[in-house]
Amino acid sequence: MAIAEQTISDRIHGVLDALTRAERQLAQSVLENYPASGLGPLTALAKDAAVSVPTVARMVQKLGYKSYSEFQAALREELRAKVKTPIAKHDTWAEAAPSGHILNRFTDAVIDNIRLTLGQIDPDAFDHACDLMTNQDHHLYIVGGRITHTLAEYLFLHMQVIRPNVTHVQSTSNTWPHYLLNAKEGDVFVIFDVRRYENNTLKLAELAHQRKAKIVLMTDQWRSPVHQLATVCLSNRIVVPSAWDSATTIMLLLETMISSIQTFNWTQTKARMEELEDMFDQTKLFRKFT
Amino acid sequence: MAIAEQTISDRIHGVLDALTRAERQLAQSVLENYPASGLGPLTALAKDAAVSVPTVARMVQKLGYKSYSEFQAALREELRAKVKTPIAKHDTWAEAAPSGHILNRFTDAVIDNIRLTLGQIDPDAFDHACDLMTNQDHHLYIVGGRITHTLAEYLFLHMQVIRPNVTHVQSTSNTWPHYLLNAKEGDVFVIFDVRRYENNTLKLAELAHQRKAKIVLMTDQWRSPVHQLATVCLSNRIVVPSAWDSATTIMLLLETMISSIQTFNWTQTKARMEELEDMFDQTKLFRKFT
DNA sequence: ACAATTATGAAATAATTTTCACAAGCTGGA
DNA sequence: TCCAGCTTGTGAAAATTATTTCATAATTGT
Repeated sequence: MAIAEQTISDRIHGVLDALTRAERQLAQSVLENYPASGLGPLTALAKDAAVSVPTVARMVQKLGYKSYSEFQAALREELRAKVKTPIAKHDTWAEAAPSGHILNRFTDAVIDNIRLTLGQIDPDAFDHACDLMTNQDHHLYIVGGRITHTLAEYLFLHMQVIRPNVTHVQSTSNTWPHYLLNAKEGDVFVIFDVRRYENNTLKLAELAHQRKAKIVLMTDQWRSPVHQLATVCLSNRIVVPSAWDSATTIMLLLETMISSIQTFNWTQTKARMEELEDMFDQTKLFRKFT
Repeated sequence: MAIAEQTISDRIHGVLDALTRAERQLAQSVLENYPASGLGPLTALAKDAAVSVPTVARMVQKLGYKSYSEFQAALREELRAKVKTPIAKHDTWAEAAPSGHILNRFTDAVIDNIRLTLGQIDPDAFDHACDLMTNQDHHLYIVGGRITHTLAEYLFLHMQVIRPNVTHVQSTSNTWPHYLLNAKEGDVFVIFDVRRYENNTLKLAELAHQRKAKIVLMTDQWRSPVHQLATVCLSNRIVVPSAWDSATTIMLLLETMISSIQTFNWTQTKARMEELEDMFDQTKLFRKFT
């Protein structure tokens, strides 16, 4: 390709910083499903991006086209050229990077993990887990390990908004036995345990189990020993081209759970969220005067 | 999907025999450079195929579309679907669950986020970010917000193994100004800031910038105001069917970075990992006797 | 070969889309 | 707090584009 030869997508990225808010919003929308959206009428594009019609015309001119139709013509030309190229394969994620780049290799692996994890998940088990976590009659404890405590906290932060009676147990800390003192029959423990499985976590699970608490386990494909005590066990693929395992799939499942629970519990969640917003606003106000 | 699902190209081939001379001539022209030609104005298409304008209108109706614009809309829709990579077109991820189940809906959205994020990432920017984070001549500070501090900590836990001189700055804490006292020119700040962007984080970024530190920013598609100060800005798609935004894509990018950095730094990382293992073993040993 | 039927394109009409001028709104600096 | 300058959207005018009408040409069957 010639030096000056650049796709319209490139051109948009190039001017992105020079664009105004509405224009940038529009540019994002164009890139969102590129190039299809740009090939429709200007009016539709404007509506799609929630900006006004002239904004589109102006941005198009900033991109260096005399008119919208000229812009469209360029898009069509680009499409025509792309289709003509025999092997214009679209099998990389970061098209700007070679397929051997870690961006593409890693993403490939993660997508594979997601596909395999979701492919073998039992929706009933998933729903059951969400159910247990929604039920506010019992306390909810969230437990993570050395690495997974970050996931545990992520879940905790959201569950805390959705409902009361949630505790994040730091399994590495020496204080966790105290939490168990309060654990009652029917209480729910969400436990994260991936390889290398942690002894602390297992012990905690055993104690929780003794106290007739229910356990939701997030683990890997080889399943932590905790799974024998668990009411629900969700296993994830975690292998990637790295020295460590991937938490991305677990994060996906986690967020899906949060979304599901939040939907069931929407009235309450909404109220609690608004209350939280208020409190943040008040904090900000307070800051102003300090 | 439905049985009737067929490309417009297929549809044209299907009716090809039922078409008249001029219409067939037109059809060939449409297929000649499909789909670009069909996305232009009717007049141009007619001229291109050397047929009259009404011929186009009539053929389009024979294909089953009420109007030319409807035909174009269908073409665009087809293009849109085609652009998604084959893997992203997956209809149901959790095959055991109906396609409307949150497991499938949410995963669809996340895969889309990944596709769009990776599709527009600049590999050079990514590599540059990894570079900055690898360089041990300067201190590495990692900063998160109210929710993103969990991601920050995830990164921190890994970077800590890879190299020395890493600090996790809790931007919510009152102690962060102290860290800045030590920040020197050339030090690197990895900052997480997604909507709603946090004032604290911006202030910290400004101070860091004043001290001539370099900033690697992980943000969303709308980009935190910090991006004006950032040396490298990586933006992620985060919208999902939930009351909250998704961190899964950010997590993916994060893990990819970790993998990349770890590879460059392998000898050191390996040594440090082994040392760490030893220390864990000793801790375990120690526990045995207590 | 002729009438009946169907296909085609020029031109007029109708619809849509694009562009333009202007005013309201917002932002950042004094 | 106000003003200057830039951004954004509204509505009208202009341009383009699509549809319909109708006359003519081509085709087919008898």
